[in-house]
Amino acid sequence: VSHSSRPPRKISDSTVRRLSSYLRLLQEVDDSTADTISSDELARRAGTTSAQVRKDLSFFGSFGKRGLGYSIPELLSALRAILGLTQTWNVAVVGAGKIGSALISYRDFRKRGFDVRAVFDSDPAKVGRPWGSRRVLSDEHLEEVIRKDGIEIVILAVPAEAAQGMLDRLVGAGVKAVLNFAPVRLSAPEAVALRNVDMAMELEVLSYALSNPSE
Amino acid sequence: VSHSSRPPRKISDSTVRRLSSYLRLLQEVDDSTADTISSDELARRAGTTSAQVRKDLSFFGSFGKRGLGYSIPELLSALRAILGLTQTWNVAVVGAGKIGSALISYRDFRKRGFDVRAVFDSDPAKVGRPWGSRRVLSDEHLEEVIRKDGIEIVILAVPAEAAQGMLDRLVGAGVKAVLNFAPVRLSAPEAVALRNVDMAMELEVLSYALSNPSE
DNA sequence: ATATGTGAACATTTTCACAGCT
DNA sequence: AGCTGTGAAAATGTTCACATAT
Repeated sequence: VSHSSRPPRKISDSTVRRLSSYLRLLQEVDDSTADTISSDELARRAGTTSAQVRKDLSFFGSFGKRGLGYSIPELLSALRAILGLTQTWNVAVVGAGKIGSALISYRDFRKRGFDVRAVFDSDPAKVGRPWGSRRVLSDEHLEEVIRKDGIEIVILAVPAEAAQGMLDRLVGAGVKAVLNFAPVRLSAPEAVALRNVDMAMELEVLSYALSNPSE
Repeated sequence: VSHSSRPPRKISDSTVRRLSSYLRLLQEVDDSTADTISSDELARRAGTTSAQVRKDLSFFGSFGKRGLGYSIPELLSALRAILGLTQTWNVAVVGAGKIGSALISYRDFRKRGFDVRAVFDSDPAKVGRPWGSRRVLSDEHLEEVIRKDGIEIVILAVPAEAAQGMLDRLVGAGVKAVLNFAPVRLSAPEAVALRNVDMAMELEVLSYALSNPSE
């Protein structure tokens, strides 16, 4: 009995991240081996505890069968529904520098339901450059293309100085979700989902760990 | 009166990340404007609260002056000491694909005390390729170069299937800190600091947010 | 007057432990 | 017997509020 993806309270970030990792793990499971998986097994693979797995899922419904575990296909589709992955999302990359260019062709994105449909840059030297069967667009056309192509998520990979200005334009154009790679704190309206990937910060956390062993 | 960087208890990940963000913000502050900064001002810029700033710092010592705030140069050097950034760390990038290549020349790394000294790949087509004044090395020489160059931190940017095998080699060669970009859960001994950057997961968190507005 | 440092209160997240299905 | 779903307990993280110092 599974009441698929009921509207929940307020779900923590860490829960959502774990749900994403459960989904990835299940997609990798050799489904010829078993049709079903226990919270214990899933926890082992995800590096967490079985109670955590069950609690995370319980916020959204009852997807398992007592005494048996979770049907892998059912859990897969439940997780996809929860995470909003029953649709393909239209993505644009803004900034065709080193990192932006690397992300454009990141195969994992498409594989997991994110379709990069446009790439923008403000540098005339980069505008017109081919990628796949398309070309890098001038950011003059940002608002227009975002509307025309129905861009829902933007990967922001511009220099730190340009990031806030560009974010403001994106918000103005109606973008509701941004993944920012620039090492600055950005501000956006409440209604806009904004996440940051800060690689220098990650290295600094490693530096801290190296400097303070065994803690 | 500042008892610089006393050895602390167990510091949470979020505290370390905030300390890193305080450091970055202070480095950007125009120090001609003011010599001193309050927890309130720092919090405003970091997107947190003044109590949080003071608590984070208090785990390591007393760096401020009551009634005045924190001396910017003193707080800068305290944060650098806490985060282990008084030294330059020797970094290697393993995997010279799109993402690895983008990271090699990420200017922020060097600016913040991380020196990329070697790049490895297992693909003969990539080995020998120039980057800066150096060349991509074959991973045959991994262990040897790691020891010779004193590599302390590795940025792992190989395909998911190769990541665990490569991590095992890195650990064998004595590497104690790894930043993993492959979308797999890796396992390493306790003593090894391992962090993951999973861009598809970040997009899935955005997908969740888009699908569940205003929560 | 102003702003830190911190114990205590509060909030959130994780773990425990067990009743309830299959 | 086996494994889920979930309240209750424990642990962890954040905010309050104020004594303390300049």
